[in-house]
This record gives sequence, structure tokens and C-alpha cells, in this order.
Amino acid sequence: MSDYNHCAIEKKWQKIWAKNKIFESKENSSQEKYYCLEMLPYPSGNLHMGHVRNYSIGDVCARFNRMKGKNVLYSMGWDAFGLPAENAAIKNKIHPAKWTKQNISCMKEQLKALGFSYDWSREIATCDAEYYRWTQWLFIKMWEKGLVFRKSANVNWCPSCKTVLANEQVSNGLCWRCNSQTEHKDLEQWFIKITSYADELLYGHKHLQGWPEQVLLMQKNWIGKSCGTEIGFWIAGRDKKLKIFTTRPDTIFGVTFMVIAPEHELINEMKSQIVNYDKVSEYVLASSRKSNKERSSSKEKTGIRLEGVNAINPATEKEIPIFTADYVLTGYGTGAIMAVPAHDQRDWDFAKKYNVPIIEVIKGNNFGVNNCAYEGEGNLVNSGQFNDIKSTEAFDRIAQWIQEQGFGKQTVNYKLKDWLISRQRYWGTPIPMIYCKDCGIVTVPEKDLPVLLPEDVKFTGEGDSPLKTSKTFVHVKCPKCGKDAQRETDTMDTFVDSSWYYARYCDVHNNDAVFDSSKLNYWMPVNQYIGGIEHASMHLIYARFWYKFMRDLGIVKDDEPFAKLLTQGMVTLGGSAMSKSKGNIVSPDEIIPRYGADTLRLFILFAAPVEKQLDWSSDGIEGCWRFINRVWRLFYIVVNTKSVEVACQKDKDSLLKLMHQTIKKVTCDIGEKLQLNTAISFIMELVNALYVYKYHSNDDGLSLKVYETVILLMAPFTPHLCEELWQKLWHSDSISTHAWPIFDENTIKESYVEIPVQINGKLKGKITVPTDAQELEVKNIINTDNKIMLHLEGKQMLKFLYIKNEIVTIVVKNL
RNA sequence: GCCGAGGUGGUGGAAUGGCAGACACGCGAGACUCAAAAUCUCGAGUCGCUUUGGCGGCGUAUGGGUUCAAGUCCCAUCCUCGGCACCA
Repeated sequence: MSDYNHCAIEKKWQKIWAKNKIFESKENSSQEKYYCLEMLPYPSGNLHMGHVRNYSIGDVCARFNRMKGKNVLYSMGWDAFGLPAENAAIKNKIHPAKWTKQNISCMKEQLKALGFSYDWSREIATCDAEYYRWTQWLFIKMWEKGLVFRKSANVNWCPSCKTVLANEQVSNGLCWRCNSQTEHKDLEQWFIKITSYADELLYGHKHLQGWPEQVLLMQKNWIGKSCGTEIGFWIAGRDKKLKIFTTRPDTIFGVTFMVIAPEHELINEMKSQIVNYDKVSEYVLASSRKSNKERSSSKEKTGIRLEGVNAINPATEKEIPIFTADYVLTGYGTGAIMAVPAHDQRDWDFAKKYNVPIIEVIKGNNFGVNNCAYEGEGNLVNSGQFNDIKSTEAFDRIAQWIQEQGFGKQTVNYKLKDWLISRQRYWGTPIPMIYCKDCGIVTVPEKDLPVLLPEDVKFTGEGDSPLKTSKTFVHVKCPKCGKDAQRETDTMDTFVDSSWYYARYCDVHNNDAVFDSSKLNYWMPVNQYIGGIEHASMHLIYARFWYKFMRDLGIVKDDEPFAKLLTQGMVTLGGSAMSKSKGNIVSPDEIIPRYGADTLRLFILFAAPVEKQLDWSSDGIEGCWRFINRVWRLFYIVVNTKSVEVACQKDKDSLLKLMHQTIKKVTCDIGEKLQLNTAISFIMELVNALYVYKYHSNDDGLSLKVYETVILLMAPFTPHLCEELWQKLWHSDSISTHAWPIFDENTIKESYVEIPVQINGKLKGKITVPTDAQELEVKNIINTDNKIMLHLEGKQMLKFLYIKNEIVTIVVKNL
């Protein structure tokens, strides 16, 4: 008997898999396809347990479906552009491309050491020119479709470095490099009109039955469609209106003040009328230093009145004050609200603080009690001709009245904003646009793609986009008129790169087109997408949007890219997510030398259900190591041990039954429920049963058959071990492509079931009854059960309930 | 603040409204051993009672509710985590 040598076994099989190319896949219209996809990683340089978990789940799906006879596409790539590479360039004077390539090669080695069954011939990196060439091509198509536009937008700005900062580069309002107070600044930016697809992104949810409900809900709230009314409030004594959006037109008679965002143009326009302009502009400056999150999360709302400027409530025709307050954000609606303190808690608190009148317009029971606004429904009061009407009914009638009177109109509003994709950075896909004095904005012709990132760039962390420092990049001839022109020096948000990579996997090496649609249509949609829940509302909306755009371009045929989604839980260390930037990483390199990849994979899947957060601890890995060794030793027991006793039929029957039950449960847990932790525990139970079973090698091959089943069921989890044992069991094929075991429903069927008997909700005994027994039969059995009858003695039976094969429950009272 | 999750033994976790704690970790006992490790087998939520066969109370963050029956459904509260648009 030889010891389990994971190092040798894992290296051996990784070599064989690579040599025989068994995971490379080709389109085959006669075979059912299965596309398994994991969210592509950022090449930070080191795999952590979050990655290991993500890809272990994916590999189980891929391997399981391969054994089920499907043609599996399973690939890996790198979301290789992004901020950290540029930060490394600034700090360590290493070129972002070099840094990224080093990281990729390290992480690729780690992935290979884990034995994931990727088709490495399809690997991509979004920073490779043959990839970003097509990102640029798609961007140009988007421009041609009218989905790209330029507008001014707010960015974080460090006045000392004179550079744009990412949110991550600002902490507590200070610059990451020089600790200066940062500001907000408006810059001309590139946007993609994702809002054109807002409705479709929302209604498309009905095709996403394979998605978790919580993700759909988060997306729904993110898109934030609300039907309401846009109303213009006259500025008193001016020929000017202040436009607001409200979802509560029924409360218009209760509007006692207005609030506008500090960035609202009205402040500048009314500068000379605002009596306390100095104080107002002080407030505006202070809020420009806060992040949106800070602005909306402070419990105590602050604001300041624009003295000397009033609005007129169109319903009451009364003058009302206007405030500016930073809890009103400029990006949503019109950047201004009508405030109804009586029926909105935030407005109530604000009105109390700044001494604004509160007028009740909907009658409620506990109006004002405990300093609470009444946010429920009721009949209208103080509302002129609408008094005594129910608020639900008044909603439509007042909205209609507002429209008739010309105060405003019914409209739809979304929280979803257009997608700001330009970055003033080097390490991203260059935006393929040219500025010509005569022709304006001109796209780079297709034949000139890709627009390559230049090498001669300085990384200082200061000043404008680094691309401007290149001598070769900026100056170019206008493709239209041939005169001197300048290239766009902004690059794209990395979310653009990761919005379409799954499509490129279908046809990675295509040099003539973004992909061949026939290949894409064979593989898409992705059958199972796996990634972190943190991507619920950004990446997963961007990717869905991009796919719909490609459909409208005529190069893909479905509406949705991902049929099923699994949002895996975070792996945390000490409660917070593992990430290189936080420095709380546990690498697989710390585990594999001692325990092997198979043990690590098994452990991370066994430790918790896949969708739940998992706080990393290596306690318990010993258990998986022991289990794998048990399986290894079982080979010698099953093959060699000569039992003295002859196999007894009853034990044989129950072992066979357990085997079929286990196949059924494991197949269901992997294939349907994706409950991998319980799938593993069922296999453990079967292994335990094989250890207790006494008749190995003396039972006409039953235990050998059960053992082979164990190896097959484990193959997706611990592939190296299973390949090795499969070979030791005299098989010449690879277990990775061997057929998944099937179960027999007749063998599983039990003829008797044990069911609990409850009396007044307490468990008092158990009885064994024939499967599917009728109530009368069960009553007779209970009548012969002394223990239960003892509990019923001297009691009056009020209720007798029997749920077939489940439970008997009896309700009694004392006589 | 807003949106979305989660909270079950000493620990990770299991449980279509129907026997709470499967499977593991850790712990304890036994077997094997000169001994130890490894291995194999067995035990255990907790408190109390016990004639040592068991019996009873209490138990799924907290407080209410629905139900013959609640970890699971409803309402409220507390705590932890994820996201909030330039980290990816």
C-alpha cells in the first residue's frame, strides 16, 4: 500500500491533461453545449481564497457537465487594464504593461496548480491589442448608433497634483499622494447612453429565471424607474421656473419649501438676488468637498436658505422659501425637489430645523406624534377642490389637473444614470477618437484600429492624462480632411472591457471580426455565470446592456447573455473582503504544498454554501485532508481485503440502496441546486458506509462498484486524486471525460418509513409504517404502540393529523 | 442615509412550514502500539432529575404574531456584511 502523494499525482495529471488537450473545445452542432463562465479576474499578482472559491465552483460545474456528455466551453482571461497597474508605475517606476504581464504569469501558474479544466487556448487579456482593438471597434459602432455623447461631469480633483483622482485615491477628502484637500471639478467627459436601454434592462428580468431574486431586485432598484410628475414652480417676480420631479403630486398643496442641489444652476443665475450669497457659496464649496455617499449618509441634514429668492406653489399660489441642501443630489431627477414636510420624514426634520411651516394635506391618525411625518394614505385636507378625496385617487386627479393647468406634465424618471466611461489615465483602452479643428470629432477609421497605447509615457501621478506626455501619440492627421489633428487622450473605464469578453471567448483568435456570429450563436448564452455578489448592479447591468447593443448591431441573436447566475459569497479574513489593496490575502500557495490542490478545492467548497460569505480559517482543512486519505486507502481495502464472512444480503441491499440514493442527491445538488457543501457530505456518508461494510472482495464486486461510484462522484471536486484512482482501478480512459453515474429509482424506494408522532406539539415517539400508508393503517399501528398510548391515556383527542410519510400529530386535552 | 443579504452547539455548517444540530472541525472514550503519531470504532446542544433503562425543562440574534406545528411565514428591534456609479 502506497501513501497518497498529492505533489506527484497533481503534477502528473496536470501534465497529461495539457498534453492531451482534453479541455479544448470546438463547436459541434450535434452535441449539446454548456458554457461555464467565471467573472474574469483583475491580475493583482496573487490568487486569493476568493478566487479559489470562485473557480472551484466553476470547475465543478464544467467537469460535471463534461461527464454528463456536454460540449463544455470553459475559459479564463484577465481584466488587465486598471488603476493598480498605474499606481505601481507611479510608485515603483515599473511600466504598467510589464507589471501586468508579470502578475498574469504568476496567477496563471497558480491557476494551473489548482487543476482547473480551462481551455487555455482561448485565454484573453483585455490589455492585448488584439482584444482592445475590438473594444474600440465596438465603441465606434456605439458612436455610429448615437449611443455615445460628451458632456460635462464632476470629478475628484487634487489642486496640488492637478490631476483627476479615483474615489479610491481620496480618503477623508484628502489626496492619496500629497494629502491635499481634494475638490470637485467639472470636466468634459465621454458618456454611453445606457439609459436608452433602461426599460429593456428592467423588463428583461422576466427572462432571467435562473438569476437570484436578490440580484434582480438590486438591479430593479438601481434602474429605479418611477412614474411621477415634473412640475415647474415660478420664481417669485421672475420669468423663470424651477423644475422638480415628484412621485407624490397628490401632496402639492402641502409644499411649503423647495430644496435644490448645491450644484444647481439657479444659484449662479440668481447670484445678485440672493441676499446671503456669501454664506450660500460657502455652503456650496463645503459640500463640493464631500463625496455623494457622505452627503446622503449624514443623519442630520444641513442646508441654507437662499434669502431674497422665493418660489410660488402653483396650487396654493403662496410664496415659499428655497433652500440648497447637499442631501439633494444633482444627478437624479432635476436636482431639485418640492418639500412636503407633513408627509415626508426627511422634509419634516428639515422643516423643524429651519422653522418652515408644516401643512397637513392627508388626514392620518398619528400625524405629528413622536415628531413623525404621516407617510400613509388618507383623505385630502387643505387641498382646495380636492378635499375629502382619497389620496390614492387624488394622485391621478391632481396629476391630471397639474397637466391641464400647464404647471407640469406626467413623466417617467430613472435612477440609472448614463455611463461615464472616460478616464484621464494611461492604462486603459484608448478612446479611438480624433479632434479636428475643421471636422470636429472624427472616429478613427476601422483599418487604423487598434489605436495602440504608446510606450513613451511618463507616470508621475501629476497633471493631465499621461497619454498627453507621449511625443508619438497625440498628433495625427484628420482621417477626413488630412489636416493636423489631435487624438483623444482619455482611455475607457475597465467596465467597458469586461462588458463583452464572454463573447470573445467564443472566437478568441479572430483577426477579421470581433467574432464570428455563427460560433457565438453556438455557444451563447452562457449557461452558468459565476462571480461575486458585489457585481450585482454595475458589471451585470453593463454586460447585459452591451449584449443588447450587440443584438441591435445584428451580431448576436439573443436578448440576454447569462442564462443562470450564481453569486458566490465573499471570502473574508477577519470580517472584511480579501483584496490586495487591503493586504489581507491568504494565497493558495500557503496551502497547496502541504495539502494539495484537491484538498484545498474540496475544503473551500465544503466549508460553506457557495452563495454565503465565508470567513477564512484553515481549521477544518485537516478534515478534508483526512477524508481524501480515507478515500485513497479505501482502494486497498476494496481491492485486497479478503473477508472471512460471506456477504449478507441485507447489508448488500442497504449499501446498494445508499449508493443509488447518493448518486441521486449528488447529481441534484451539483446539477440543479448548486449546493456543493451538501453534495460533498453525501459522498462522505457513502465512504463512511463503505468503511463500516465488512464484505469487501467477497460480495460479487458490489463494494468495487460502490467505490468506483465514489470516485466518479468526487471527480469534479478532486480531479487529480480521482484520475489516479481511476487508473489504479484498471481504467484506460480519463475520468474527466467518463460518463457520470446514473441511479435507479426502483432501488432507492423504501418500503417502510419511520415517522415521528407528536402530541400537543411535542415529540412523543416514532412509528414505522409502510410507505404511503393510509390514515386508518397508521391509527392501527399507533393503537398497538404502548409508549404512545400511555401519553393518550385519560385524555380527550381533539385532532388527529397524518401527513403521508412525514408525521403524525395529535392534539389532546385532559378529561 | 438608500438598496440587498446574513445572524442556528465550543467552531464551519444541515434542515420542500413537519424529528433542530446531517456532514465535518475541535473535544472525550475505546481498540491497535513497549510508547507516541497515524489509523479504526464509539460518544456528546444545554440545564435539571434519575431506580443509570431513561424522564423532564429550555433551546435557531431580541420582542411580538399566524399555525395542530415556525430556524423556516408576518410585524418591530438590534448587530454584521456587500453595493452606492473613477477599486475591480
